This record gives sequence, structure tokens and C-alpha cells, in this order.
Amino acid sequence: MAYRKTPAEISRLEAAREHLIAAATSVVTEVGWSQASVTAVADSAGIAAGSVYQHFSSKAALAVEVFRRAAGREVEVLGTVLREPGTPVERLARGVEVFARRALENRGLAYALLAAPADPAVGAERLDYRRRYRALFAEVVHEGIEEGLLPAQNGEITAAALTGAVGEVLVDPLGAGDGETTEALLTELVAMALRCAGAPRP
Amino acid sequence: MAYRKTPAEISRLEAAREHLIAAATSVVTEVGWSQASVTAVADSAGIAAGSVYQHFSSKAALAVEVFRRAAGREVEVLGTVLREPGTPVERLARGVEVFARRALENRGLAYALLAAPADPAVGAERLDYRRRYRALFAEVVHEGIEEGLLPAQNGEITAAALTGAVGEVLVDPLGAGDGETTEALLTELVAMALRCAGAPRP
DNA sequence: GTCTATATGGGGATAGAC
DNA sequence: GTCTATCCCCATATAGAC
Repeated sequence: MAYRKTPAEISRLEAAREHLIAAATSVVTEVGWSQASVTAVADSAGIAAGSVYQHFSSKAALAVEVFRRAAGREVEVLGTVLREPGTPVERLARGVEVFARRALENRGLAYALLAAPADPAVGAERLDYRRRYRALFAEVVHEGIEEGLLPAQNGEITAAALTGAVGEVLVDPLGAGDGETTEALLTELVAMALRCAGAPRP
Repeated sequence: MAYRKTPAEISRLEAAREHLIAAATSVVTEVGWSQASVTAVADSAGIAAGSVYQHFSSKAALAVEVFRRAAGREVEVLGTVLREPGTPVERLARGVEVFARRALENRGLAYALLAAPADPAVGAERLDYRRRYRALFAEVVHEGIEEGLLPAQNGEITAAALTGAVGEVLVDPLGAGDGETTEALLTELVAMALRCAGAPRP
């Protein structure tokens, strides 16, 4: 009756695959896409380079999976925060803060997701996910306009500016290191975001 | 007395080098850094691949030179515009407009300068020039604060947002093609920039 | 299924003729 | 000084043993 895999076999394979993805994610976080060779990833996962191809048909396929997992988590979190109770202005402030805080807490990964040189397959995914981040920000801006809390504006551009600002902060180790400057940076970033969207001055 | 090069020889060499840089710039503009192989660049310049190494010690050295020329022009222009007569707010508006307009008029090059995947040597230059763009924007913001035209704020973050917004617009073919949408886009971008810096509402 | 060993291909860089 | 031809390295991907 061994005409198909037992659940145990399946979960072993799944686990190996997940382990590989996790290892690849950590390599990318540490050294970036360009330095994340198949050999380096396999070493990190504790398997042979050739064995990678038991789980993914190509390096690009693995890279895309790594990207989707990580970027998907951020979209998920941002979407949740932006839809929590509160006025659109409050939610925008909270969304920017959480987005930036998470990025600053995991700079390596955030940089990989937002900016690091990557092969074309990942680049295409990145475009897609950047649009999603922007769409989420734009949504709450539009709500703010409808409710009369924000002035008429192109929400897409405002959203682009917000994404760009966070990215820029990550690129330049400006708000690096210690927690105190991080908090100050977040405060300023949120203040900028609210001005950017035209929220009433506090 | 042929113990040193004649002026004519020197200018011939200079010209060949300049021609090579120009060809490399156009290749990078069209296909990006990653596709700009030595062979492709040499073909474009009408010389053999090996001859490239008469002018540059490595591909990276050529790439860095291409980057510096192009990015340097933008810094120059932005600096000039931001220092023309007018209030800081007026100059900021004009600076953002010119910066974005130039980028939109030469998307390929702007994308290469701001965002396209590139080898590490170019990446390092990019960091440096991004800081310069930001410093220029930040300077005018600080002036605005001193003159009481803008509220207290972290000018670096505002400047980062401005750079990021322009970059984002370039990445996503949102304001593509025809002149009408371009103008509308620029208007919105400038409006966003002024809100971002906290300029009084018009 | 995972290993070792190797094939394959591309791009940067060099050598030597002209 | 420029060309042609080639070398060399590295990374992906595959083949076959275990």
C-alpha cells in the first residue's frame, strides 16, 4: 500500500523545505541577495549544495519564496494595524510607526526587502509588494480625505513618500544602534508622515 | 624630444575615454548596470572589449566614473536651483520640481542612479550621493525653520522623504508617458513636498 | 534523498600579434 | 594602442554513487 507518501514522510519533507527557507532567509538578512550563493545557503542549512534542488527548481525560485514569506508578513502586519479602530489619522500614524519600527528592528531583512540588489525575479516581486505597501497607506489616506480629516491630495504620492522615507532611513545608518535615538527617529518620522498627509497640526 | 606626449596625443586619448564613458552611460541608461557587460559597453563604443582596459583598470572603475558624472550633474543642478533667489519655501518647491522633472525626463538614467541593482562599488557611491541630495534638501528646510516659515522638524527626515518619493515615482510607471499626466504628477509631488515640510497651506 | 564530483556557461581580465 | 583569442574564476545546475 505504499502507493503514496505517508503523512510522516510528507511532513519530513515539508520540514526540510521550511528549514531551507529559514536558512536562506537568515543568509539573505546577513549578507544580502548578491552574496547568498546556493553554496552559502546550503551550508547554512547544513545540507549539500546539490540537495537544494530537491526542494526548489532553481535558485531564483528559492529566492522568490524567501522574499514572499518575509514581505507577506509585513503586508499582513501593516494591513492589520491600518485597519484597527481609530480615525484615519491615528491609524496612519500607528501604521507608519509599526512599519518603521519593524524595519529598524530587523534592518538586514528590511533592507533586503526594500532596497538591496537582487536578481530580476526578486526585483519583480519587490515591485509588486511595494505597490501593496503603498496601496495600504493610500487606502487610509483616502479615508481621511473622505471623512474631511485630510485635505484633497494624491494619496498614491503621499504613500510613496512614506515608503520612500522609511527606506531612506534604513539605507543610511542614521537612526542606528541605541534605543533612544530610535524612539526619537520614530517620533520624527510619524510627525513627518502626518504633515505629509496634511493632518491638522497638533 | 618625444619624451612626453604631445597635446594632440593627449586630447585624442581624452576623447577616446570620454567617448567610452558616454557609451557606457547610454548602455546603463538603457539596460541597467547588471546587463551592462564590458562587451556590451565596448560594442556600443565601437571598440574591442579588451581596449576598455586601456582607459580603466577595471569594470568597476568605469562604472563608478559613469555614476559620478551623472550623479554629479544632478547634485549641481539641484544645488543651483535651491540657492536661487526666493524664500526657502519657494526654493524647496522649485527644487523638488526640477529634480523630479529631470528624473522623469530621463527615467533610465535616474533609475540607474537612484535604485537599479548595481555592483558594490557603485552602491557605495550611491550612498554618498544620496546623502548629498538629502543634505541639499535639508539645508533649505533648515533655512525655512530659521526664518519662521516652517515648523520645527528633523530636516534630514523630510529630505529623505522627498528623495524617496521621487524614487518611488520612478520605480513604478505611474506617471509615465504623456506630458499631461507628467505635469499633474509634478504638481502633486510639489504639493506633497510642501505639506511634508509643514509649509503654510495655500 | 542526500551526498560527491563534475559539467556548463558567462563574464572579467590578460597576452601577444599587428 | 587596438585587436583577437584565450584564460580563469565562479556560481548554477546536473549525474551518478550510496
